Amino acid sequence: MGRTPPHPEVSQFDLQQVLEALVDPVRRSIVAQLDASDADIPCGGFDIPVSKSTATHHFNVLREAGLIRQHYVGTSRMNSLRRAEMDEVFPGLLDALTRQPAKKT
Amino acid sequence: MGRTPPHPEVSQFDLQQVLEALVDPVRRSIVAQLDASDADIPCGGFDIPVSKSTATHHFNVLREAGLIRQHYVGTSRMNSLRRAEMDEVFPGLLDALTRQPAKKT
DNA sequence: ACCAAAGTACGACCGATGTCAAACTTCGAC
DNA sequence: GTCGAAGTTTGACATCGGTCGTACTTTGGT
Repeated sequence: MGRTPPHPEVSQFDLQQVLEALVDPVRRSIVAQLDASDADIPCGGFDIPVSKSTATHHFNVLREAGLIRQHYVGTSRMNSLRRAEMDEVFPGLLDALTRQPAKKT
Repeated sequence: MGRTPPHPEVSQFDLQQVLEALVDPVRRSIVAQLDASDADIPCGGFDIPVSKSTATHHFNVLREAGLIRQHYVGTSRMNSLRRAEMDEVFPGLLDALTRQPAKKT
């Protein structure tokens, strides 16, 4: 299982797919945590309220949409945000979403 | 039925709800058509590939998310984009989405 | 008064998606 | 080589959301 999974190229990025990935709160949380971190984060290192198998599913969706890049380090799968590439194709999008709106009363 | 339906206030805008509204291609198309128009557009005046009852549903979702404003003129329901208000709460979001990405081959 | 146009409301249907548990696979450490 | 940690895979399940048709309501025109 040490194979690197397939990542889409920038030229394949699709707005519909990216939005479908980002509409899920758990996945937006993952993106936000990556955006706030300066280092890569293993799948198990996120604060998300779902089981491991569900987490795997979310990471797959994010990777297939081009939002994250994954590579193995030992038995851990490390994740990083493809910020620059996303910004290149959909300028302003991640900015608008990670700029967490303070949920008022 | 000439009553004006309820519209959320700017302070009630919710990112999750806005994203759920914008993730549907038909609704994004409605938003794009409104954004490209300088006048209000009646429900029947949009180029969308769905039945009237489905269209009503989409307009409701958009209105409840705060994306559009609706008011009656005779028997027609006119729609306008709440651009400025959206930009105020989620700066850059509509820009990122209406800047339609040219879908290459 | 009557009729057509513009939407709405109500059900029904169905495909997609998020969720989990359980079994399995890999890799590193000892 | 054995074991545990980290993820994946598979299958099942439930819910949700988009879709439509039909019946209904309201409004404006004749």
